[in-house]
Amino acid sequence: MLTIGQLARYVGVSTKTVRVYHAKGLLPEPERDSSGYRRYSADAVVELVRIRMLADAGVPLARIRELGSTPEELADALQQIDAGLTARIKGLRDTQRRLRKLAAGEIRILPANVEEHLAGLPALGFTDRWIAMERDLWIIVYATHPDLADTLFQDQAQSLTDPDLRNLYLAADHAHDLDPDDPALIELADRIVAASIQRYGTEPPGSDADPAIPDLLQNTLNAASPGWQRLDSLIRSRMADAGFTLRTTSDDSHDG
Amino acid sequence: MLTIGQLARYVGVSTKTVRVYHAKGLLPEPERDSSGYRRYSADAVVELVRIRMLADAGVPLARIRELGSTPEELADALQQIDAGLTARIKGLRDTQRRLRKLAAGEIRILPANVEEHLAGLPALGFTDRWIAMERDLWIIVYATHPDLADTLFQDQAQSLTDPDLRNLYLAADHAHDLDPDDPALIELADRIVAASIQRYGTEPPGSDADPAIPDLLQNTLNAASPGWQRLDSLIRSRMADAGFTLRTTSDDSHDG
DNA sequence: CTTGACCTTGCCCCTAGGGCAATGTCGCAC
DNA sequence: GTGCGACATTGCCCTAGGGGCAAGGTCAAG
Repeated sequence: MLTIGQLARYVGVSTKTVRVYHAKGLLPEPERDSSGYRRYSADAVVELVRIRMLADAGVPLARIRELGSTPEELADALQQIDAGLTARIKGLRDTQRRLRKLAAGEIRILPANVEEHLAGLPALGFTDRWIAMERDLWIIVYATHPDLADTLFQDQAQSLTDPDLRNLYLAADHAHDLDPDDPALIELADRIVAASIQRYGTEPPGSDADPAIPDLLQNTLNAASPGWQRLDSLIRSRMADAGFTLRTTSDDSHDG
Repeated sequence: MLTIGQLARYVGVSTKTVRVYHAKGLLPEPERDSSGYRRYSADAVVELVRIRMLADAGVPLARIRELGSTPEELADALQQIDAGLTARIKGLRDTQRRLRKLAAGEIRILPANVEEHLAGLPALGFTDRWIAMERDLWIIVYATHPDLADTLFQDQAQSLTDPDLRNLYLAADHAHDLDPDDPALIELADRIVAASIQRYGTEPPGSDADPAIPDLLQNTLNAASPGWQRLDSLIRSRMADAGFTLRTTSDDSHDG
């Protein structure tokens, strides 16, 4: 008869594995010899090979234990396991495909149409710096307001088809490099506020949802350059004068 | 800015997962707001997506942490991971193939030639009972003496090509159903011992290695029927008389 | 003011075993 | 009979990648 080591070596597992299977009730404890060693018959080999085959297929041991009753439900279970394997193979292939995209730098975090929109911005004259900021902005908008984000994005994308609005955005982009005291910032702020009122009235889309979005924009801009910080400040004061419903958060909880 | 829940939902993981990644140093701890909540920027989303992509590919978290230094060694690592994925897909497909064999009952525990030998026995007139016994026997021989087993098996397979020997084995098979007192058993034992001496002299192959194999045969036979038990007993006493080197184990350590 | 949905940390649980310790046993060599 | 190396026994702690719960703090709404 076989010792635990012989059994384990023949099937290609460790003795520990065999003991674990005993402890979990997968493999019945065999008789012990006079010194307390386990002694296995050939049946144990067959059973252990069966268990290993299923375990290699990723079947949890607890499920393997439940498995062995009637032949038809065993066949059923085997079919399920087979289907699970097929699914896992497909999943791994998908992962591999995505991983290759990651290696190629084509990582996709935003919806495809947003990525396309961002990809089209350089041709319109926007700086990489502005595009990066917009990208971060959309990531956070989609994360915080998945329901509103598409609407907001459609509006934004559509507004760039208007040459006047597009020029305003371009001007805001390049305001990054302006001195905070440059009077051009004042003029730009006036034009932006006027265009906003013309487009939205005093109730911009999403403003009733959460102050996080304008706040976020503010913080992103402020952190980037003194020029943008000044521009943002000017826009806010002018919008408040115009009766815009911008609930400003006054606490320090959104610093960063 | 994002709370941990928003970040987790957007990327499709649990908040616990994000905290684990902080604890393991995979994702830097973000700033806290005034109430101690973590506040994430868009960078964290990008980083978390990257981590999840690698983790989904089965890369251990500890390795993901080491990963991000220079671009060329990152590309190298990605290629290794890709190769690992390919290997795992292949492994799963192999598993699936073996599992289907298991479902079809074509499970392979013994070497292919032994299985073929066993598969040929019914056509020679052996009973299923005998074949099952021989199968168990070979499993244990291959497990306990992988070095000798092939030699022993070749000898056994070759001996069946001799019609006289084959008839002896067939007679032993059918002795299962004989009464222990049947005189045919005595005659059969005599013929078996004579044939053994003619084939091997008094030193059968493997007998110098371990008493386990004849013991095993003995126990298997004895457990099966009174007829076989009597036959075994007769053979042993005659072989001992003939000076056969059968070291009999007298202790009780191989019961079962 | 309460309620429910969040967030915080800390703790134990899981799988499928690996690895170690302390101890007992086997078979071989001296 | 003594020693040695290989093997066996049980029990305990460890791993990765979280899950789930407890006990508490926070936030916005009714």
